[in-house]
Amino acid sequence: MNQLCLHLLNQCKTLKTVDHIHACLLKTGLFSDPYIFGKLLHHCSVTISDSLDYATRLFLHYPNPNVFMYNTLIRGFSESPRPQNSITTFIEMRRESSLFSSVSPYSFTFAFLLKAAANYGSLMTECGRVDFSMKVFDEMLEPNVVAWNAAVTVCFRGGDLESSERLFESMPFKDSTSWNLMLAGYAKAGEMEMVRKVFSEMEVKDDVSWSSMITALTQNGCFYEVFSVFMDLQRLGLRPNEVSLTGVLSACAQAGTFEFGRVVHGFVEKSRFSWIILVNNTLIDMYSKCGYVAMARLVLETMPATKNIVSWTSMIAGLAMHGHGEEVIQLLHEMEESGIKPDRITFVPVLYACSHAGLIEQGHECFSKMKNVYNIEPSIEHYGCMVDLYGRAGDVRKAYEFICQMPVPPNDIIWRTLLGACSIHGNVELAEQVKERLSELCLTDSGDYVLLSNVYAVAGKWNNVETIRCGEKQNNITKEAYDKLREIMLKLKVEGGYVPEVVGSVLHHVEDEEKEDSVTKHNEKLAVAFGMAKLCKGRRLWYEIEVAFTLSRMVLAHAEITGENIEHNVKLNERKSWLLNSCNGTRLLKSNPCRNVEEYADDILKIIWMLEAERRKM
DNA sequence: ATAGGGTTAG
Repeated sequence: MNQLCLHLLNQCKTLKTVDHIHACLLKTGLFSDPYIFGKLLHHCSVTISDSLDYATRLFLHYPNPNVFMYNTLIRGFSESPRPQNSITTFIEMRRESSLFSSVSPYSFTFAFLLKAAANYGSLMTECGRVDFSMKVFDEMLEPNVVAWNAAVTVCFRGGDLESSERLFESMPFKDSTSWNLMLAGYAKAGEMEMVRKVFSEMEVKDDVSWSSMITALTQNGCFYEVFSVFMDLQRLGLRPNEVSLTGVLSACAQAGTFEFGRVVHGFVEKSRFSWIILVNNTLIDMYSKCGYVAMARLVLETMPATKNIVSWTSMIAGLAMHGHGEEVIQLLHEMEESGIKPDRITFVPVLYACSHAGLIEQGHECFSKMKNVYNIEPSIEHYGCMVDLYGRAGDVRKAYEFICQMPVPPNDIIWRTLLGACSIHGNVELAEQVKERLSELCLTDSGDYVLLSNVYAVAGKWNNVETIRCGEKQNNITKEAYDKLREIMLKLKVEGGYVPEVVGSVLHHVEDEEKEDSVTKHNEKLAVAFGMAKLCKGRRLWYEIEVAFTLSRMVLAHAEITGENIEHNVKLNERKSWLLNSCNGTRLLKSNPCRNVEEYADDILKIIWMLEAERRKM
């Protein structure tokens, strides 16, 4: 009878059927059996959704609930909208449990309380969370390894690295989880030397260890190490799990190593992982960022897993970064029709696409739809897109007014967007104002000088251009890149008759080489130049690998030149994939599967040229 | 007797 009831209970998927079993248990008298009741309570508070109230009522009517029952309810509350109830239940439990046996009930309780504290969010500060959790931990008589691990996690989450280390050292016993969470903790803190140390000192590496290591390296930008660890894993005959695959694909996306990503995709296709949504979503992102937006689309359309908001948003972002504005709008509609509501993240690439494709009306519509239909409060990024929308369309005044009425204070990115618009449309007066605002924020970078000098160049104010150029700080790396750039430009001019044109109207005024020089210093060109200067000459490599490596170098080179953070790198990454995917560019690179670096470099130059031509059209 | 801690995309 016991077994039958338990079996039936396990089959229950809704509150209604559970109620049926409840009645059955009452009739047979099994209801008072603590084991059976515990199972019933667990089912209502953990397994079935929306039945926590029911579980609470059951609990309140049960005389002398045992530790398991308390823990079960605490767990139920920890993942409910009111995690505070976990704490109050715990306080209740502690009052009662003093009567209980010597067995510490807290080893299980602790983990649930930790979850409750973590889900407390805005109601409890980070500090309060740590204090509370550690108080509970200290109360435990003989914490087991799980409790120790949870305590270490608490310290890491509170940002207290030293306490984590201290706890880890004083643990009477460590299991692989203990090591894994140290690795992840160091990774989150950016302590890569410690991450490597922990990984090498681990005696037993389970699949979480491997995937944590891969994730750690990916999150800290050590992409080539990701690939080598991934290959080590396979060399040892181990199977990667979905987290490792996601990490590797994310590294491919960020480093632009399409070649590696494609191999991983092949593996995914032939495995059970193609049913995992996480992996599919990362594939979409990888293909988009590597410039293969059609491949990304193919993944979206053929994935066996059910598409979620991330799948749609990744695809929209992919289309957006390649300038396919109309398709972005269309995909947004498809997404809405499929019953998935776009969120604040979705609208960033949507608005970005509108501004870049010049879809003024649609951009406007989307912005108000976001606010009025979906009740999403615009963030600084959304506002930034709108500034770009007006600015790019030539209405720099409107963009400026828009900034002034924003409910959030404008940051450097907003001002730089406007400065960019001024440089396209040649508004010297406003550009100088904006430059002033940037200086007030103390966030100017070398790119701002380039933009401002472009504004002057557009207006034909060559003396100002010169002043800025001289004031610009140049280190050895930038100098190296500038030298190479000069060489490239010369080559383009001599061999291709290329005249650098940044903006339409300037060109009439471009007369001598010096002036030309000052309007051609765009970051991505500098990065390409730097990457090429560093290329080992005369090597013969398969063209796609070469493309990938060079483009990755561009990202690194860009970071080295400007000392900028990863956000800028990602932006460069987007531009780079756009460059690669530009129809002519792709055809050019694919026309000759094998060539030496010198020839290949020529093609890069041609692509820069085409990129420039695209710019002119905008 | 029942459960718990560690890696996870846009």
